[in-house]
Amino acid sequence: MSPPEGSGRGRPRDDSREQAILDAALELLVEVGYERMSMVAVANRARASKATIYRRWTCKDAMVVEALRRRSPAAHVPADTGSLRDDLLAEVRLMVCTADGPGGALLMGVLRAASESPRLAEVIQESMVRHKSALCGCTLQRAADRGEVPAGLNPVPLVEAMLSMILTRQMLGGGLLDEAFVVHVVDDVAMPLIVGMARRCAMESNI
Amino acid sequence: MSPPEGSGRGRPRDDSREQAILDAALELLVEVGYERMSMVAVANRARASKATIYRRWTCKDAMVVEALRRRSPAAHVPADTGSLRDDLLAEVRLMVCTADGPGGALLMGVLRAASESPRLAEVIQESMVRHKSALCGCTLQRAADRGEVPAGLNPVPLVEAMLSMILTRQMLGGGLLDEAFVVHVVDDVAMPLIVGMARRCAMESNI
Amino acid sequence: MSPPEGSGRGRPRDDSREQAILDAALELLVEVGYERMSMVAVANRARASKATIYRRWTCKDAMVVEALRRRSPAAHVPADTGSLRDDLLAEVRLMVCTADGPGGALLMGVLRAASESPRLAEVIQESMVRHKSALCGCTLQRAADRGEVPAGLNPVPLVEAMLSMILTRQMLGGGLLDEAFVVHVVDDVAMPLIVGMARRCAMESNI
Amino acid sequence: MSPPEGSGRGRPRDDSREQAILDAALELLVEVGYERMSMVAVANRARASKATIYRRWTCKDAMVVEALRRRSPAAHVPADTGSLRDDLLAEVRLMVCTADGPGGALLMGVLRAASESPRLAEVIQESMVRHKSALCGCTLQRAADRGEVPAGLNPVPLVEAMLSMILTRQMLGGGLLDEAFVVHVVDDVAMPLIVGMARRCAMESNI
DNA sequence: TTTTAACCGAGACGGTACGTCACGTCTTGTG
DNA sequence: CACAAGACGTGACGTACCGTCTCGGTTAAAA
Repeated sequence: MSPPEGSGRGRPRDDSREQAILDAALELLVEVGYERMSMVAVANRARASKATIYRRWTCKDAMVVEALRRRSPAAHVPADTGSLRDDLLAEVRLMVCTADGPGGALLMGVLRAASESPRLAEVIQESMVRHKSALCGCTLQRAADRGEVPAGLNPVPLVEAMLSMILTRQMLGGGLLDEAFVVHVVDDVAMPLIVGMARRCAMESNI
Repeated sequence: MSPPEGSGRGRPRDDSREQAILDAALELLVEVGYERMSMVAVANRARASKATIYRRWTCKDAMVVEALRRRSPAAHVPADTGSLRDDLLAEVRLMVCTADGPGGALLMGVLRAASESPRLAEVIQESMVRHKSALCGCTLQRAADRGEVPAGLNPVPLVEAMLSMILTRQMLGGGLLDEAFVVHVVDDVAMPLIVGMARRCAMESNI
Repeated sequence: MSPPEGSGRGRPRDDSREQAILDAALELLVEVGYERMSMVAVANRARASKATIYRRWTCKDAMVVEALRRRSPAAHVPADTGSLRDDLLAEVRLMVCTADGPGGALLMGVLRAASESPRLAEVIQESMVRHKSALCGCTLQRAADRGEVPAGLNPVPLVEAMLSMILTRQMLGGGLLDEAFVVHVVDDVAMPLIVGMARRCAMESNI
Repeated sequence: MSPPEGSGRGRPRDDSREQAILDAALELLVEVGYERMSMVAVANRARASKATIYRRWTCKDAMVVEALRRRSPAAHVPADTGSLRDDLLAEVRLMVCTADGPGGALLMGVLRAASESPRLAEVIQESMVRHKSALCGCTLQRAADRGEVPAGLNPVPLVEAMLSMILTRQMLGGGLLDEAFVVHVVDDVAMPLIVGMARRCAMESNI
């Protein structure tokens, strides 16, 4: 769908339309959530037309997928406090901000639709887990350099665990996303998980 | 909404209608998901009328909330294998079945709507976390009786962590809900979490 | 329907309910018209219940029929001015008042339903044409006594013609129900009609 | 409502849809009457959607108004028998057929709603009185050419009187729409009315 | 330069679900 | 039994959104 045709004839697509539409979609996603965001509203805000949208994406889901994928996750640099625990605390605080702040509405609004739309789920999985894994991989690497943990630990399970805790807490609303929760995630889940992985790693390398 | 007025005058509501409607709603929720379940379909399946539904609940969400709240979670007895780890493995396997099996469609279909409907979120929180907490509390109690852990450990964080892992994995689809995952949840998250809580408990009691 | 049973067993019907219901129906008929008058509204205003209404009348139409039939048409005495034309002018002015005033809303609201409900049509026919015929018969009688017209003229065609003009003008809204129209009805329709009937009457008696 | 906006942008409305909808509406109006005609039924029969209907008309009434306005009244040529009375007899017979035949159901069904909907009343007034006036004006013109009546008589009061008689007789059902009634209308109402108008006309011209 | 084909905004279109309301019937408890 | 209250099934109403389609007009590459 995205690239229209092999032949280059005719008027080429205006890429600025694409960006305007996705921007409008993200805004509305944040403001009103996935369900209450209508395609007409997106078109109007982008000063575009529905046809221009549906020429690019087959359906609402696909458009939202693209909107989320495009959103550059503000590639921040992981904190470097000198201790693994403090680095993780910083990282979890950041995740909480992302999930709890204005962008959180977006996140939650989209998570709603994720379970029925595999593509949507996939893109969120990618844009969140993968991105965070890179960051945490960096953090773990530094900790390994300091000798806190063995080198080469897989950051994915760690990220998955932390993210799970935050997202579920947010979606089910069973508690606050406060500092106590951040500490709980790091001290009771993340750190023990790392320790466990480290031990297993050590055992394997001993063999 | 549910109890209309103070006095008991007029024809009383037929509780069987209520049950028929909620049953129909649950069935359709499982079959087609939250969005694709129409109120007319619910009414037809329950041999009821839309008016009868809307007399009880203000909107679709509210009806689904009630449907889920009513659903008795098949109060099963927690496994008793003689070891905490094995008990937890059994428990997690069961959670995975719930989330992955036919009822999982329901669960996921509803989780979609949960983030925008606080009541929905609340009822899920309650019907899942609270229920599982009771079971895990029982499991922990037995483990305490065997001397594996101190008595009086709070099961809620444990349940929340395990549930988070499973739900997120399911919703974001970033992996399979297989036996390896079950072991991962228990060995890398649940057990270390318990150990941590036990240690903290011991420290506090020492003071 | 109206008389419930031959046996006089059980609690007898409360005739005051009947009157209260019909009164409420008439009021609402005037206020909002036939369509927008709901049975619940009638019941509430009469401090009655729908069951009490439907125990007496099979449907909305039947109740309205009864309401209109009961309404005593304020049996007024026809004017006696000493001239047939002036008597008719007075009579038509009265009809116009009835059709144009507050009661006119009732009349029109009900005429709407009359065409599809034979009973409704019949009762209106009766309560209007018959009643007016009695009055006009009286007027014609006095004119005959004065020698203006032959005795024994049938008042029904006269009433039908005058009523037709007024009702149609009112319903179709193609003009005002003003004094000029009253004169038009009497001078251009009613009087010529009487003259014609008188002539035919004379010819027949000559034979 | 009909012309949506000033500029002609966007996909133009498909006039064939308009016609199909109005045709369907007329058919159903005849078949089941105004009340029992549902908008969904109209949409289905017209192979249209409710949105397409409501995009053009704000409500059921407005659509019916348009349907009736559009209905070309089968512009028939007034009879030319050589005598005014016979011409009028033919005309009244035709009116009776219109009101009594299958189209009469439509007429009556709509007249029901006319009294509460000013627009509906207006359009009927227009489509009936005006149309008939044109025909009767033609008839009167020929009669004037033959010297039966003065030239320039206003046909509207004549039509109004004849139409009133027929419609009221039909709606209130107080008698049959038979040949005797036709003769009654012409001989006892229409002809005397013309004579009266002619006399007045003559008096005025004498002055 | 002219042709040509795809682009674009606007919005009509068929379909489908929503939540409201009225009708006429049924089912309570109280006299 | 009558009565008040009101729940019940049925079905129409008017609204909103989705994804498709059809206009008139624009724009760049191909001929």
